[in-house]
Amino acid sequence: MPELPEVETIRRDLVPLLVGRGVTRVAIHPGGERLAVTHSPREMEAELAGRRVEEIARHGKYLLLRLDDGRTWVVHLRMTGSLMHTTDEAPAHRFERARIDLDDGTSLRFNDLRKFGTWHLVEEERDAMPLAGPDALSEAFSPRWLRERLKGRIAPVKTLLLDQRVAAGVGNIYADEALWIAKVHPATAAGRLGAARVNRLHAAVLETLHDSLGDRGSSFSDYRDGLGGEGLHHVRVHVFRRDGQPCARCGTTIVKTKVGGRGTHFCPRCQRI
DNA sequence: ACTATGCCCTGGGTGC
DNA sequence: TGCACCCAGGGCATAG
Repeated sequence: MPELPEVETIRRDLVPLLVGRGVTRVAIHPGGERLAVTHSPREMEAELAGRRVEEIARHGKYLLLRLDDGRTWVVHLRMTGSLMHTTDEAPAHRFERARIDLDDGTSLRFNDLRKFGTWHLVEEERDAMPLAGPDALSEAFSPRWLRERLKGRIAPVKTLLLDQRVAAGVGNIYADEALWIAKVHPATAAGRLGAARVNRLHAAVLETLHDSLGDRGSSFSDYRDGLGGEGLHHVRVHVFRRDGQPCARCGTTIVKTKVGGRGTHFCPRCQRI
């Protein structure tokens, strides 16, 4: 499940391999029909062929490939998608849904077990991610912004951390990690948190995202970087999928519950409502 | 305006 | 060994 650190790692991997390169051919395979949101599969293939990638940016979990015709190819990997650079001849992965051939004889493969991934080809990037709030690593995601978004809300604080309008790029792994770092119970009604605790939570979000980025992300299951490699951060997490194991701070057994319908891991001693 | 639920999709794990 | 069932969850649509 690629979240901000994973998508940013892919972006950094792909920049030197893709920027300035031309797309010679795109093939969306049978079974990948739902991938192209803004166009039919055949239209998407035709529109992308012949374009040149000028820049690769990111907003939250969206990859933004800016093209030479002024449009942006917006890629979202959802839970199981990956985008990896390889040679032209490399055999297709079991779950390859599309391939993009480049003008230097290399190719990009879009693999996606569960077929939730999306491609938009748009003039205006906002149209592909209309609900996205500030990127969690941008200045716009400030302590004040977070305080304003949580103020008066009775929803669990974790639910709001996962809301991309609040902090684009935070997903289930880093929401749990940030809450542990800040010593906040995930089910706390968001509006009941005082300014000091929200500020602490804001700092914890940045800390966990930067930590993971330094490890090239977490590979709990399907995540692979832009070259097909795994991240390293999953062995360094504090709570995510560590239920039954001791808390690194106090030794209490980490528990797993559901908050807002999502699997949630926390330390019942360090994180109290 | 906010909150809760369901949908999409398929492999892996569990229990009988 | 085989089979039915549940779980994983990002983003969006819909209902309350």
